[in-house]
Amino acid sequence: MNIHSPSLFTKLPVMSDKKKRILQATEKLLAEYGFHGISMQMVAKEAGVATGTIYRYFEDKDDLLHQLHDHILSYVAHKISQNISDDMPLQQRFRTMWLNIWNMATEDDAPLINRGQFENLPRRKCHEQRLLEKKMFAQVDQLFEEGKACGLFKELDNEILSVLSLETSACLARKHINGVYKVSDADLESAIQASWDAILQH
Amino acid sequence: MNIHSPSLFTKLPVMSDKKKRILQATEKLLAEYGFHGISMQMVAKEAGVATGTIYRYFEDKDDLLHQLHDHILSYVAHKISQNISDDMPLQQRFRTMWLNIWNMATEDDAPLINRGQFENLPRRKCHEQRLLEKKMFAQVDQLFEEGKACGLFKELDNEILSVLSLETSACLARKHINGVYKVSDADLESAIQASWDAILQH
Amino acid sequence: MNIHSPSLFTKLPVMSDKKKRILQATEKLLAEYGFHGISMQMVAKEAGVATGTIYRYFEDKDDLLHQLHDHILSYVAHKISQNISDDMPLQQRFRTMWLNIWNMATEDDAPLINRGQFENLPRRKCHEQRLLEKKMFAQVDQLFEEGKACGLFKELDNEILSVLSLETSACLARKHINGVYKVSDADLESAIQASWDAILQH
Amino acid sequence: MNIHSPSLFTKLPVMSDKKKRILQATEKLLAEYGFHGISMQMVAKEAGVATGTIYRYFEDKDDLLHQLHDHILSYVAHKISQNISDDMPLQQRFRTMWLNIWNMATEDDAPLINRGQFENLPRRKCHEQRLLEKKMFAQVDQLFEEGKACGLFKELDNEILSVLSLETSACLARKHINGVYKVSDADLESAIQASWDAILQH
DNA sequence: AATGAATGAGCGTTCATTCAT
DNA sequence: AATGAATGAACGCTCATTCAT
Repeated sequence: MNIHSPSLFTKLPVMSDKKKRILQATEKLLAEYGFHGISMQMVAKEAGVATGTIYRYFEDKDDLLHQLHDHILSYVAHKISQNISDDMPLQQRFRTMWLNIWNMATEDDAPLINRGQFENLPRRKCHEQRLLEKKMFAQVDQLFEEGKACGLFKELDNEILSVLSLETSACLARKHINGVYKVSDADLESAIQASWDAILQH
Repeated sequence: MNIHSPSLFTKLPVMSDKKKRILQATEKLLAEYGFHGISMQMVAKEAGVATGTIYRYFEDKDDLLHQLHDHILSYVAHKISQNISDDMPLQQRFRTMWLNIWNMATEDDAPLINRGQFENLPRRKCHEQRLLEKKMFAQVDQLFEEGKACGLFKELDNEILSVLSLETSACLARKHINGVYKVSDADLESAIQASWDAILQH
Repeated sequence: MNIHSPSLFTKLPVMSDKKKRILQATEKLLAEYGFHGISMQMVAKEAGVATGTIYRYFEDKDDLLHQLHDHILSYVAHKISQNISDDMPLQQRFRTMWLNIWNMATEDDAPLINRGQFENLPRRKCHEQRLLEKKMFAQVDQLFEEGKACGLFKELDNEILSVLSLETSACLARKHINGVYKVSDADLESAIQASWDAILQH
Repeated sequence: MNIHSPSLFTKLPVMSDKKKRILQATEKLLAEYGFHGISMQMVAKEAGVATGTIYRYFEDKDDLLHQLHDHILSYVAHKISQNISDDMPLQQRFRTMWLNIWNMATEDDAPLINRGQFENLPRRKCHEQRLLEKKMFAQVDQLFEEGKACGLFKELDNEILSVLSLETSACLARKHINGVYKVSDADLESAIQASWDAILQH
């Protein structure tokens, strides 16, 4: 199998230009002003459309935020799977994913996730949503399945393995960004190793 | 040293009845409707006081949320340190703390923490705040320090050790409560062991 | 030079219908309830628009009152200069202005000035504002300058001459309207003569 | 007859200490923060009494302001009549009154009048109020009556004479204080003379 | 399809007034 | 008589949503 391609984004070209601009504007404003600080008027202005136009593409504000959540989620899934191929050794794949998460949360081009605003976005609770997420993070699932199959990983559900190892990356990045605690490069390596230790069969 | 006593709450009896009711109402509503869904009028109604009364005890909405944050934080610190004494073996202390977090997040009397709304409460960024938090989680720090001193734990900052091991408990509990993934008793034991593995010197 | 034309009002036709209605409503309510008795809701209701609509045309309540002040000021300047031409004898010009003020304050279509609420409207203190006022009352200034030039009037600053002679008209009108004292036609003639005496070189 | 004595204030000693403190506090705050900026709570705090206490002495806020109006009015009447005795020549009496008004409005000890806040105080419109005012300004009336009796002044009602001559002092002082126009000492003398000219039989 | 003026319910907050103590 | 905590209506203002164009 090859390096993961952004197939999740194939729906994007179908998306009208205006709709994309609205979503991007929302993301930018959310990162800049936080959840409280944005209004539909602001989004419209930033996107360069009329207020009413937003309602052609989104049912209401909640829907806009829902769709932004999905939009970002697919971006995240894409980013996590970057530079991963099936023939890489398990630990290297793990390390790459861990750093993908760290970099994404730490870099400037994903300002929303940095600020912890993403978690606050209203999520649809429905079943399809869960299935979608499952599909998006197929690469992660595959990693865990393979690790368990060869007796390397603990025999736990992927959800739990994910919390034990990868969630740590996001959690640490959040603290790093918030300024709560500055993580050095050496810290980073140790944290990756420790996350690996957590899921390893000892 | 003895079992941790709820000394952090000695200020609570001094707190006026009304103020406590307002804080509790806010917590409940926050859990129910989330950060963006509550208004001062709702809080007042839920607390059974007049709108203006809130402003007798809190400067403004931000102050109310700040104080709620502090209030919950001290509750959390208290809960985490429950049933911990210095002469318990390290692993037992760790296990107890891990479960303290799990139970707290899982039980009904701490509805806010369950929903992950707590993290998003506005925090005061000042230095004193950080010191206070440090003091509150003294038991956690002591555990990590002792573990490192006897060569049992990895030589990492307590903040990182905390993310690697205890944060896992909260994260898992959140998913459990949200219905994202149901954690069985066996899962729980495995997760505790895995969290322990994460910080252990291998 | 010809009779003063209402050139100051050329901007009015440009003004949106809603904005004009809001200003008129504000003026009416100000006259009826005074400065402290009006709310934005009342203005909206009186103007027949929604509350939010006011904020489309005015930044905030202060801005509304400022603009009303300017609006009325230009109306006053216009009214004062009515039926004045440069070739009229000085005393006739004075008499006309004096009566212009009296009539304006006494008639029904300028309810605000009647009640002395106008003076208390918040004013912008900036320099441009002062220049604007100067320009608006050019006719008044010209009268005083000519009077001084030909040795008829006392050698005093126009501001003082204005207080001594024309302010009297406004002051008397205010008392007349307030019912404090009813001014007869004979009184009026005497008052005009006395105002004239005040600035005359004796 | 002797120098005017503060007979109008004989009711003051009867006034309770608390009531006086409340009135003084109100005056001070009115001068400092203007009409908009004071609340009953502020008045109570400034006066050093409980909020509820105000309502023992004043029916409501309107009543407090009414009574303050009366209080200040009697102060003004007292000030105007200062240093006036019946045997002084008319013009000297006039000049003294004119300057009494000017000084009062210009000095620091009557901060309220300076700011034009006094005029805005709600006034009772009733007949008794008018009689009271009449009585308070007896000295002014007497001046005008004597002037008319000896053929010196124009045969006009005292109200009109007052507007023509003394009101000028207040009006000028207002502009002086507001910074609209700075009045020099020479201006002052000229203005007094002009005010005198206004009411004089020519 | 797109606009943006208009809407009005609802926000956070204030404050004149009351009343149990 | 005096207190001050409590009240809740009303404030200035915002903003998600609608609809005539």
